[in-house]
Amino acid sequence: MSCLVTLKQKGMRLTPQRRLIIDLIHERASHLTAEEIIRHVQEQMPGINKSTVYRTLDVLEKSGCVYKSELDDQVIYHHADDGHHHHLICERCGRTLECSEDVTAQLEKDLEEKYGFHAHLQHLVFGGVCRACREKEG
Amino acid sequence: MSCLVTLKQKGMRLTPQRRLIIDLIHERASHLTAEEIIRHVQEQMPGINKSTVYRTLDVLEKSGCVYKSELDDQVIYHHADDGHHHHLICERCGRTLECSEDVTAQLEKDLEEKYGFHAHLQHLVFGGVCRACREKEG
DNA sequence: ATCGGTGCAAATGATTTGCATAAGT
DNA sequence: ACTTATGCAAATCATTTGCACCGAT
Repeated sequence: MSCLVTLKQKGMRLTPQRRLIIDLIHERASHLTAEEIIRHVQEQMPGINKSTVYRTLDVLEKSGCVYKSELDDQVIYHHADDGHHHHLICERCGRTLECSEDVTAQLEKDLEEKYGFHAHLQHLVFGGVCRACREKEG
Repeated sequence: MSCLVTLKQKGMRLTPQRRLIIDLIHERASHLTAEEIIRHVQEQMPGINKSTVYRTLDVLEKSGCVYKSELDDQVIYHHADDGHHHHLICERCGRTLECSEDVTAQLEKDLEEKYGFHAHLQHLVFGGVCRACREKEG
């Protein structure tokens, strides 16, 4: 929850709306879409406006408190507290797995050595099929 | 250019509009955005409509002739002729490097072994900074 | 008291869709 | 001829913006 500090340091204000959005993102282990955030947040605070949510997500992303990623045409948000990691989204059941950033260490090194490319590999999102679904459906 | 065959096999028609779009995508080593495709194609054939371009790209993607990927909020298209590979997009100069799919072999294996996740790692797009830009600007 | 934040409503902009017509097979 | 593709215009839909007011510091 270091974002509260981060925001203050930058002279930004901690409004009830922002608290709510920050809390929601933190209590979710997995990611959320903007739409989901808007819906959940409006349940808690009926008057809250979409624009406020979008603006807050933007602020949080820009201050590094939240990651914004995308897979296919989905844009998703996730808190950035526990350092870098990646997401695995199952294309069959839609469930999400978090995975350690270690898995891309070799890739990062290879891109550097073979292509001279310094890749930014934080919070990637990979599509695929999870174990459970493969066991079920082959 | 196997897409011509692929289309016919599926009973789809080979119109001048489609030829033009297919040609354009093939003559580009790097990727193109929908907007770029629309612009270039309209230079060659002034009457051609956006919808036609979007519909064609969709058809080509669904028949596996073209890859659609995204980085940040950009959606990009690339022909699929020479098998799988990935893209490296430099966040400073905007240039694109293609890279072999080998670089993700280990990642694929790790995701499988450590997480039981069968990832689909075709034509990924990674952001970062290319060698030239790093030499220039540190 | 300031200056950043919010709500509202309207604007944007890329992509999609319905439909009548055109054209590939 | 038959059926898919195209052009056009309108619809969608998520996200953004301008502005007057509100409220955290």
